[in-house]
Amino acid sequence: MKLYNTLTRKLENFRPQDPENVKIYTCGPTVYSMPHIGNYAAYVYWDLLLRTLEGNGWKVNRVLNLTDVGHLSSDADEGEDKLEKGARKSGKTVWEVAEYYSMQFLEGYHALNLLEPAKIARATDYIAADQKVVQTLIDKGYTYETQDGIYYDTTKFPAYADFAHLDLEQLKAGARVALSDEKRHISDFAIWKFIQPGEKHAMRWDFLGRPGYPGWHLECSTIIHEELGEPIDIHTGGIDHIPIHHTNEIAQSAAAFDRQLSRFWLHCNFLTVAGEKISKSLGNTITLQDIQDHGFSPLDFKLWVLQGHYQSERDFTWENLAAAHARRLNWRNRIARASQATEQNGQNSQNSQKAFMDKAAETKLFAAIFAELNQNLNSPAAFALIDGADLTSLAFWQQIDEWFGLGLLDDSPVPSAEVQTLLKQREVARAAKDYAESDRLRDKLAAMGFAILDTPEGQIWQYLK
RNA sequence: GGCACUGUGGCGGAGUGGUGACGCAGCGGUCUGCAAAACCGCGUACACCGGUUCAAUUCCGGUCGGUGCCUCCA
Repeated sequence: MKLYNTLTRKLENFRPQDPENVKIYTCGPTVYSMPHIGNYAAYVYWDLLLRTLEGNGWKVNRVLNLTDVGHLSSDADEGEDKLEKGARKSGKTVWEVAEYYSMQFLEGYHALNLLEPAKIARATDYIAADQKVVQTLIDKGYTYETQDGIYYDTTKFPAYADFAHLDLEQLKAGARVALSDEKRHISDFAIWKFIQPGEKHAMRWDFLGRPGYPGWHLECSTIIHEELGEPIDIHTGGIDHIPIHHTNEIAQSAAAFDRQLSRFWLHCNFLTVAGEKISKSLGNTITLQDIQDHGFSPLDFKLWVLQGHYQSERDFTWENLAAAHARRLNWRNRIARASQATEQNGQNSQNSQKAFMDKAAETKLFAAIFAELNQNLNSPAAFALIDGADLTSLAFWQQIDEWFGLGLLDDSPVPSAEVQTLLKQREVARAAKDYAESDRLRDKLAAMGFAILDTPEGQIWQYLK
């Protein structure tokens, strides 16, 4: 299996350290607002990663974190912690806000048919462990204290700039945030924040004799240490995390535990909506609910995501989603044909017109599709192979569902008894050349979501949506 | 200012140093009571300028454009 490793900026052959298990950590969302499609795109890509790893026969041990501690406490967003802000707006406590959006996030997660992580780790469950890491870093001399927190001194970690290819001098020149009097270097970051007198911050823990809360980057290092142990095999995240968050994670873990944090780093690119960055201020955040309100399935969105490559920028438009929907409908109708052919073959095995693709060819096709996934998760190329196939068996689609989690079989139910009866009646009417009746029944079935097609081999049905 | 990503036909989107992946949309045909589906056929796409090469969309250099990050963010 080949994966693009941000660490080396190369396509590398992947193998887990333990020949049977893969340790993965995925940076999860900050649960302070409704998750949007940009957030979910990342988890769709990582879902494909997990399914491909499993397809290779490895057992995947994956931890996903939920950042349920708000962190921003300066400038930009009105100087308010995002969770605190959400709480103030909704009249709920920060804990309730975190819980509510965690649930929202997980609900969407299920709607997208994404594999459950082995462990979902909430940042607030790791405060004591965070404090231990902070103490270790203090003891090892990697930190300095200011009046607002404990800072990591990035000059103590010489490899700091390596991961993201940072140019610290240039960074300083164009930085948007002024260096505070107490922060010594532009790249230094807080690993623990003190709550200032008068500052409202409901989430607080006593440490070093004062109330405070962990710095944002810390939780990932801590959770990985507690749940998986360094080095893990793969660390995933969004491309935006490379220069700051992941760089800081690496620095913390290396300093605290003297071990490499992760062997592989995978980063997915961003989504734009109609050419623009997704942001609240532009008012272009689209949620899974919006997608359903437009008459699409979350799984249409999933297919749309997988039509592109995780390292490419993607632009979401409703027109593009409609194209993905059409493709998914076509696949479901191929399943409909396969199940009807299976049924007919059962009744009349001589019916050669219903011939499926031969078994050997199908096996070969499986291998070719999976080979694309093993080539740095090239799902678009895999999809092209699926499109090009002839009449494939139901077992084929089962395998496709396993690899992509598109719920194709689940969304392709056999028609109800009522529909079956109408189908039969329509077939009889048409055979008797009673076109008025057969057209009436065809319209009726259309209203119920089924299309009737008269093929040279007889009447068949398809899904209309 | 720095770093990263990126520029393929109407819309998307793979890939490759030398026969125009694939999806959606469109056009024509076969079939058909009608319709639809299916099948067959149809588009002279690789930002621009140089270079390397027998041959470049594919490699190298430059130009121009787009996007993201550098404050939390997938």
